[in-house]
This record gives sequence, structure tokens and C-alpha cells, in this order.
Amino acid sequence: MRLDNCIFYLLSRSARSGARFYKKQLEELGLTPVQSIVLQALAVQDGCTTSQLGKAAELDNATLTGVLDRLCPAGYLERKASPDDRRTQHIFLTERGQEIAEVLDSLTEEANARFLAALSDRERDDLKALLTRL
Amino acid sequence: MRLDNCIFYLLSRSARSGARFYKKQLEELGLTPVQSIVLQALAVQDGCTTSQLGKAAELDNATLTGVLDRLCPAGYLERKASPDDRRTQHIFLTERGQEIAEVLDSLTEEANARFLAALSDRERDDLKALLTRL
DNA sequence: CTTATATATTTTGCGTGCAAACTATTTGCA
DNA sequence: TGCAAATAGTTTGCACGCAAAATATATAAG
Repeated sequence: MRLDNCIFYLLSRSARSGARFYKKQLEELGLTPVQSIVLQALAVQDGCTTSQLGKAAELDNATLTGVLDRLCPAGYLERKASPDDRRTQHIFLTERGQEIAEVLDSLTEEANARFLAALSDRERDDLKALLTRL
Repeated sequence: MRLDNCIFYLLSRSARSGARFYKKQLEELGLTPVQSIVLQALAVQDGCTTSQLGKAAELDNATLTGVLDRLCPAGYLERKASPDDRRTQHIFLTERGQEIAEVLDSLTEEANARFLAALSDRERDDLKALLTRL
């Protein structure tokens, strides 16, 4: 089987290409693609638990721990103990976190458009729909 | 911008999903998805240089070094100095490497079919074509 | 011939991914 | 009540992915 017919190879290659592109756009903000995704996911459900955030961003809990470990001291968010369940933490955006989440929203919109410039509107929608079905 | 409309997120998620799936199929062979890709790429151009292999598999040279570092002692391939250029290495599959590359070929074909089972033939072709254009 | 530049590969450092083990806490059930 | 099983989160260990620096060698230009 030729590589350019292998879906695992194609997905990995495209994802890496996208991550490189997105990372460049994020460079001035000093954020990685994953960090950007987490901050944006948090913006729509501020105060959720770590696990809920992991589900929202489709990130492994073990991975998320590390991501939060870096975003916390950077001043974008805070971990707060849950009053109900002492195993659980709630994650809150700081003021600075909320500000940057807004910047990320438009920056990401822009980056999406540029990354997909070679495709027609129809093709973009098709691609997204197909990816969602995997 | 909602996450499920962000191409970087969608690509990353699908690629990770594919990698997890493929990895499970490879488990009994003790190989990772990337190692499998490299061995298959090598099978079609045995004896190429490290850089050429990197181009064929779209892998960074720094990454490839580590991958080869693990495949070599595993007995799947050998690095040989180039007679022309002392900076360069040529990579050769061992007999064992050639055998496993054949196994990987059919295993990968199978895994592709199963991973894409939810899509029609037409949709599979569309998806691959679209990914290739990024 | 010699030096500046280019190329091939490796090393280093940091950030994901993720399986597996571990800790702390909560819940279900006898 | 008391304890086994489930759940939340962290830690550990290993494999990419990649930018940047380092090393070794080759090539070009004067």
C-alpha cells in the first residue's frame, strides 16, 4: 500500500502541517496550538472541572495535567478546589485569560481561512464533515 | 469559533484517533505507527539516505534519527556509511526488516479499511484527496 | 590552496500523547 | 457501619515532532 493512500499517514501529515502553520500564527503570543485550544474550550465553559475540560478538548487527562501546569503559572487560569468533591478541581480563566481567549478566537478564525485557502467553501465543509465522522 | 469548526482541532483529533487505532493493530508486532510508516517507506526505496527517507515519509531529520535509533537495534534495518560522502548514511532493511515490511503492508491495508468503514468508497477517496491538498 | 558557505546528520530541550501505576476521595452495597 | 469498586487527578516512562545549536564533511569562490 502506497503511503499516500494510507489514511493514518495522510491524517498524521495533515495534522502536523496544520499544527506547524497554526503554531507560527501563535508565536507572538507564546502559546502552542494545544494551549490555544484549551483556552478557547475553557472560554465556553469557564469553571468546569479538569475532566470536563478534557472531554471538551478531547484531551487525555494525563496530557491535560501538563498543559494546565504550564498555563497556570503563565497567569491565564487558576485551579480551584471543588466545594463538593475534594478529588475535583475547577478551572477558571483569569482576566488575562479571558482577554487572550478573545484574541485567540479571531486569530484562529483567520488562521483557518488562510490554511484552507486552497479549498472551496464546499470542499472545506466536506472535509470538516468527513473528519468529524472519524 | 467553535472547536468543531476549527480545522487544526479537527485534524489533530482525527490524527490522534487514527494513530490510536493503528497502534492497536500494530501492538502484537511491537511497532509504533511511525515506525511502521518508516519501514514501509524504506521498502520501496531500500538503501536511500537518511534525508531521502525523511522526505519520503515527510519526517523531520531530527525525528527520524530517533526512530532509526530504535529500529536499528531491533534488527529491522542497518545504517551504512556512504562510499561517496562521509556525511551521509544509507539505510537498508535487514532480512527481518523485509519480512516485517510485507506483513505491515497487508496489516495496514486491513486497518485502513476498518478505520474508514463508516465512509463510502466515494467519501474515502474524497477525504484522501482533500487531505492531500493541504 | 584556502577560506566561506552549504549540506547531512546528530544532539538538546521542550511540549504533547498516552498507557500504566499511584493517591485521594467518593459511592455502592452487604 | 464497613469495605470493595468506581472516579478525579497526578506521576512516570517512553515515543514522537520540531526548533535551534552542534559536528562533520563537501563544495564553491577567490
